Amino acid sequence: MTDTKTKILDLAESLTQTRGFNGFSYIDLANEIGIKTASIHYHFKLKDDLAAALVERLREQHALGFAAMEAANETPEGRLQAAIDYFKGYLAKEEFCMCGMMAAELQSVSPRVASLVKAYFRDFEAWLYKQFELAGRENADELAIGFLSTLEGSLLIARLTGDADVISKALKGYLKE
Amino acid sequence: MTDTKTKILDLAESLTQTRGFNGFSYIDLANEIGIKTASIHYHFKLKDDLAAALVERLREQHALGFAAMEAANETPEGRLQAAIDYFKGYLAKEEFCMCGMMAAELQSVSPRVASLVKAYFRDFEAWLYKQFELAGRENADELAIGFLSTLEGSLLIARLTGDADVISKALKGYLKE
DNA sequence: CGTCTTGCCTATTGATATATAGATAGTCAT
DNA sequence: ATGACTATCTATATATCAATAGGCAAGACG
Repeated sequence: MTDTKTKILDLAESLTQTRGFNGFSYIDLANEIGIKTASIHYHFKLKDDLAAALVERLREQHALGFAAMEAANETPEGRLQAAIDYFKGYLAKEEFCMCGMMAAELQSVSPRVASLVKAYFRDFEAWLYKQFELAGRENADELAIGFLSTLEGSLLIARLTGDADVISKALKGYLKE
Repeated sequence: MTDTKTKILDLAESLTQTRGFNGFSYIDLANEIGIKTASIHYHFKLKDDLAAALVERLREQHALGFAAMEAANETPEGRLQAAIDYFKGYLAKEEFCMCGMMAAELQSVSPRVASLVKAYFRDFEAWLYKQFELAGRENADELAIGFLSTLEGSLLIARLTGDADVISKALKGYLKE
């Protein structure tokens, strides 16, 4: 059995990905998990604390995920494809990228959370840059920022239209030189 | 003087672009405009009616905007650049694309609004496809979906980091063959 | 044993949300 | 100028929000 705190984080993450961080309440979490809202306040005193914990946890998971993608794939191209497949996993659950969502809702989150979200994207971009460098591609800088932008944007549109091919089509140019 | 209904739409649009559609209330609108919340209910009985009106209005504005971009620019490349500049206008006001925002918050909007947002992106993609076709580019299909995805994603990240160059860098590959 | 901590509970607060009802003043057409 | 419509108001209903206070049981640890 996963503990209550993890259940709260898991559900809050999923709801942020589908409705946005302002699109759910402690009552939604409590009802679904089968506890009371006050119990959520025990674990996360303020809703902002929950937001910060969500982004921090995802950053840690990504740091592990990046290392795992490098271990599991010989080539940079294979690793980039693994990142694409990871985002397609969101699509399968009709979820957007959680940090992309918070980036969209930027002016409604605290400065503290905003800076954590920035750090998430900084990490992601740095990892992509490294892969394009390893692949010997020129302008790894532009390729990394383009790949990241297209990944976020194509997930947004693919989820809206329900068409998984959108992601592959939008990113095709980045995988073959 | 702009009428009250237009003031409501203008402010609601801007707030949706910065905080998300769930990130503001009728009270925010009323206080800023200097009316009472009940007056907003007179114009838009349900908040969902406001959402629908926002998307419908933006779609109409875009239809006019697309025609204007074609009239003002000889080449398809010039028109695509005009579309990029249009999105950079959002960035200057620290706003995201309103329909991109609603697409992110997808599961919290009504089916009616979701289908209007889909129509917005269908229109946009069709116009981009036409420009890539006119430019004689192969795979206009993939270019249109890639361009649109990258436009949305790069605006999201540029606004987060405050770096306007992100948009230019991410889209560079689409303007030169 | 007894004290402290953890994790959850019941109960409630104060603020805020969307939405409705009913009144009022101004506008406009016939 | 009578009647219908527009636009706004006050007031209130109803619901929900995040957040707090205080208590209780189970286990950890001296």
